[in-house]
Amino acid sequence: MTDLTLEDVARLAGVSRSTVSRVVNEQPSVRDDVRKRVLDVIQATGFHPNVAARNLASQRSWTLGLILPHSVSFFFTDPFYPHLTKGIAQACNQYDYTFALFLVDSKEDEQKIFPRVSRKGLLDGVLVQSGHHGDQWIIGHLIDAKMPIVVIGRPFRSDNVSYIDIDNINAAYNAVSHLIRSGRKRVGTITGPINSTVGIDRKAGYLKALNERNVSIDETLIVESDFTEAGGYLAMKQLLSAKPDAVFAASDIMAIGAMRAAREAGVRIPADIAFIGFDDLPIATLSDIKLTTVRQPVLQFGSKAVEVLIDMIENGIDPPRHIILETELVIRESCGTALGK
Amino acid sequence: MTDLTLEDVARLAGVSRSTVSRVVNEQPSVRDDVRKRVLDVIQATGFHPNVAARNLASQRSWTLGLILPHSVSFFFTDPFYPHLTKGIAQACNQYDYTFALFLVDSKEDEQKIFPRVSRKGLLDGVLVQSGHHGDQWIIGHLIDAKMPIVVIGRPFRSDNVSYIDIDNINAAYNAVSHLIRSGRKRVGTITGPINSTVGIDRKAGYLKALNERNVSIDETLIVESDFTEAGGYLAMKQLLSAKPDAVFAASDIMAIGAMRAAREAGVRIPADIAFIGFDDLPIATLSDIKLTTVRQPVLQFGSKAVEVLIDMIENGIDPPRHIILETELVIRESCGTALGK
DNA sequence: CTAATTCTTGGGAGCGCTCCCATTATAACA
DNA sequence: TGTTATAATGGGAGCGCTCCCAAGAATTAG
Repeated sequence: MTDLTLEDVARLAGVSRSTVSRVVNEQPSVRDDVRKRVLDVIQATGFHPNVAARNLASQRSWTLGLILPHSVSFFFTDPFYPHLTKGIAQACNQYDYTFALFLVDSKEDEQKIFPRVSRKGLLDGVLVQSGHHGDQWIIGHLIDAKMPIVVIGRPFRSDNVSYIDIDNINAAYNAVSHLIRSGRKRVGTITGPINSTVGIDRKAGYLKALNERNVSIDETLIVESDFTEAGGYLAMKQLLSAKPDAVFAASDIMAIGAMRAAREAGVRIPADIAFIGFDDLPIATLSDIKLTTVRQPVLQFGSKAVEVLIDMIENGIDPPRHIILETELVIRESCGTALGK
Repeated sequence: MTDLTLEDVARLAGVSRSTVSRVVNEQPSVRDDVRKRVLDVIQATGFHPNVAARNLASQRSWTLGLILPHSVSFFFTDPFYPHLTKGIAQACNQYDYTFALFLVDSKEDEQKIFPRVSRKGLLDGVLVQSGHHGDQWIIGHLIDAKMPIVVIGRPFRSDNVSYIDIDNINAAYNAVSHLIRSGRKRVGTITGPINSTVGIDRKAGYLKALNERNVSIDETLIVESDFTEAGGYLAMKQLLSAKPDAVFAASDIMAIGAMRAAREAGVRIPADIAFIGFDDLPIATLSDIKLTTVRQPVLQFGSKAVEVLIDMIENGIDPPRHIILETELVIRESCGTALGK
């Protein structure tokens, strides 16, 4: 029960250190009876190989890092991040990797994170949740350092880096098209920050849908916000004066805030204004009026990202992998076209 | 820029490996000019000591683990967990420890987690967010293995384990007392699961407040729930038939759900029914009616827990430390006694 | 100016694994 | 039954640090 080494186990089982190592690492070339003898000793003694020693000798840490740059504030207000984190943690457990989480608190800490995560022997690879201009710095450094890296979301410069994302433009396009098809004439949008790829792309999808149906663009129907509930609320207050009859919000949580503002203004949902959100997190179904929204596979994001990253670690980082997951428009009450209602 | 070792840096600086090690580890006994020479080489080469080698030689991993047992479902629906996680991550950054997250998904995984986290050389200490009967197993094993451990929340057997918690009984007592003092006659409660210390203690505080003011206990005014929004909603539907004029919910998110049920039933808040929640997470201020709630210092939970854990790692695990943080009743609109309203 | 003390520095001996190569046991084949 | 191919095993040489002890340099005291 105390601190045994491979060598101790070897002695107890009457074999060599190497053989025990083979058994522990499930290598085939060990005779069955010998394997059993070793396994019995391991079982009886409760031996666990020392991780630090294995890491040093194998030059691998079996640890994956997730970096959440400056977006910490979002970590709270938007349930997207816990979901993402869970997906990653599950996948790491499954593949027997340790999962290390790095939250970058402030702009200043942004500089400290690179030395931290790039220390040799600490991480085999990193996941970066990104999509903001400011994240380029750390991503660039990581790439230069030849660290296997998978970006979750679309990075600003995407040519030489692997990433996993959804087609935000088309997803938004489909949502807004649905609103127009169902007869809405003045469709507004609450966008994410325009320094983020998500903010840009979802807005682009909105514009594309309008253009394609020859609806003229009214700038007063477009309000930029920040992915928070409070932000959605404020954006909606502003939007109300433009008299929209539908609003596409770039996240569920902003849609929730926007609907709160609409309710306060005495507007009927969906009769007077229809709403569509984005994410399909549990919160979408918890308001009085269930939210129509674009479902993105958040858990899959995490697990897929881990799989890609492990592949890069084991098979080399080139060529960069680009993976696009599917989205789906989930129609509920808030857009006024729910079935059977 | 390539993989340098201490020895390489030593050669470049014209000193010995040991001296470089001293400089890197900020030990005092190095002459200033020598230190500067070494620092310059480190600067110029971008040298980082290899973590795996340091871990093996020092028998320390400088890594802290957070175990979230089976409570994964809560991780999502209750924003408490992301907040807690953030507090811990921040503190780990500050003290230059790596933060590893272990989410236990299912009951079956509960058995796998102990071998994982107790591997030698992986973690210097662990934090366990606990308060459920089922968690005793892993906590007991960790203690037996002499792993430094700090429980966040009150464990069921608390004599020989360090923990950090709030005084749930008194916090609930104060909240319910406030409702009674302000004239409410039929105060109900939505409790957490009664297999959790949090569920038990907050209910005990509710009962204590009633007893102390000679209010007789009406079992129909007490409904057990599960810390989810949906759970709070259902509990409130049940509670409504008991005609309460106030409800103390054991979490903000359950209070939100309960208020939703009340609104649907056409009840005025706070005129007909007052509500008090527990946590004071951002969500408390985002509903139409701002929630009166018991504030607990979630971020501090994390940072304090990390500090205690590091103290145990460096100074020994005995004696067990027990830390109780302060709470505060934050009065807003939902209890009908907000000032200046 | 020498002896005693303190400050710096260097190098050996691990830490507990993995990986490679040499050796021996076993199986396959003629 | 001998020969060759193949499977199974053992042990040496690291991986890149830390820690300890001894030796040398610098400082202080007598």
